[in-house]
Amino acid sequence: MDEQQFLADYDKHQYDSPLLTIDAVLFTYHQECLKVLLVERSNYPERGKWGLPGGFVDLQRDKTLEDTVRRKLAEKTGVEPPYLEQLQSIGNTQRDPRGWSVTVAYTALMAFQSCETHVASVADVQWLELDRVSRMDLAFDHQTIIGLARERMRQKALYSIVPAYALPETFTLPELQHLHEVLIGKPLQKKSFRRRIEQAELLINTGEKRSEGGRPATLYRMKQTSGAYTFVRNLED
Amino acid sequence: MDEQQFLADYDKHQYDSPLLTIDAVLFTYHQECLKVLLVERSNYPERGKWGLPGGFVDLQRDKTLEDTVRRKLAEKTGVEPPYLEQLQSIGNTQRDPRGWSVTVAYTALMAFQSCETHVASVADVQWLELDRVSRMDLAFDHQTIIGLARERMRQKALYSIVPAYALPETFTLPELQHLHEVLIGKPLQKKSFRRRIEQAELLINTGEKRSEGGRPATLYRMKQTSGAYTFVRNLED
DNA sequence: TGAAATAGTGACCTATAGACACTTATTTGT
DNA sequence: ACAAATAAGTGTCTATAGGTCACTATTTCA
Repeated sequence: MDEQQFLADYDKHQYDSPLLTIDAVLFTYHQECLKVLLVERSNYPERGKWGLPGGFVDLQRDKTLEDTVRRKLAEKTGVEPPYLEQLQSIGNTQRDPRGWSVTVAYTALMAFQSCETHVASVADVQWLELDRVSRMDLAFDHQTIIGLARERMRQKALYSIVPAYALPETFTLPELQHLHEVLIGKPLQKKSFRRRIEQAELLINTGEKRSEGGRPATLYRMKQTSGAYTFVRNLED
Repeated sequence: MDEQQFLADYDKHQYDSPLLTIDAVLFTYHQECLKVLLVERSNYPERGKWGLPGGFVDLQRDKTLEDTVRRKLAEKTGVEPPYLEQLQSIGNTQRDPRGWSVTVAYTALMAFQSCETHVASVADVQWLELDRVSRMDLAFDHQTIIGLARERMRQKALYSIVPAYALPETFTLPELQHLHEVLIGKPLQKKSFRRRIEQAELLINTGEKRSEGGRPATLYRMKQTSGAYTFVRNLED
């Protein structure tokens, strides 16, 4: 095959490619419960249904897939999330009524407060409680994707402190523990939890305290050592 | 936006999508070393270089991304691999000279023997020793992808017996241990290794033995309990 | 037949996580 | 002002998993 032939085939191939999108499952923790950011679809297909923030790669503006996700999330929340991780790609003929379609799904975490006003100002974007979401009829296979993201975060809660990215900049250990308990779905031993956190050496004692009707809890901040957020095992996890 | 408008936009979007491919890092273990299946590219771009098996989704034949990978691997090896796992998607403007391009990469494992004759009969397909491969100039970012796949397998070797899929149907524990040692890059304690294997209860003693100039080793077979291949922690890992 | 080679086990030691009672520091109620 | 309630944080015992290494077992080969 010569170069000319290749170029002809290349155009053909590109035209026959599956539809490619990205989707993001953005979690946060607010008022003792896990929430996920959803968008009411204004376009066909699935118009009117709620779905994950996401969309097409902008070939001019985006240099990487992560750029696309960050751009899409910034459009909806006003800021870029402090934690972003690729989850999985899903591609088949069934997930989209238009036929063959591939999505690269991401999981992201951010503090509720850091986008509260922006989200409140936009009508079609909302934080929804995860338990309620699981009973909703979402667009495409977004329910499945949220399930995958949740399971991934459950694993993170067992062996890392990644979930802390869903909290505000400073937070207490009882707060973080409760978030982990919500993710894992069962109570944790206070002592064991704190031992793990301590050994990981990823939190900094801010010196400040916060009281809630009992002994005040110490406020911590994450040591931002680019990516060293897992305890024992890395892998993505 | 009405449905007609959408359809117009849809075509536009599809045309402007990044080029989408799949790639597979297929490992095996033969003669005490790790090997990876590579293909000599017969087409532009990167014609003449060696690269990972993979290619475009066939919108007619494939129903899922996994179908695409299985089809591509079967074309090169004659059989479908017993272990296949999605690794990661990589998409940016740099990885392909043609511009924006996305690949969904998979990791696969299979026994050397199960495709030995097929591979030997095809000129442009070859098992190459991993250490040699790392010094080769491969097509696109395939060197990076192989690195990611290798690291993933290293993690698997620490906490699972997934690497056993790179061995023939029956194998001995010393054999499996050596494979794990090659993946991890350092020797393992015989006793600890065997304890883990035993506790996992994923291997069946075939009753047969195989001798190699000493006490004969027991031959084992994998219990194929769809996906229950990890020890303690699941998730990918 | 005994030495070398390889497979497999016994037994002790250490590190880590679970369990849970205890101490500490604050708020609330009288 | 002081006791009770409430929530944070610690001390310590126990269970379990994994590291270490010497020992036993079964084969081949000279």
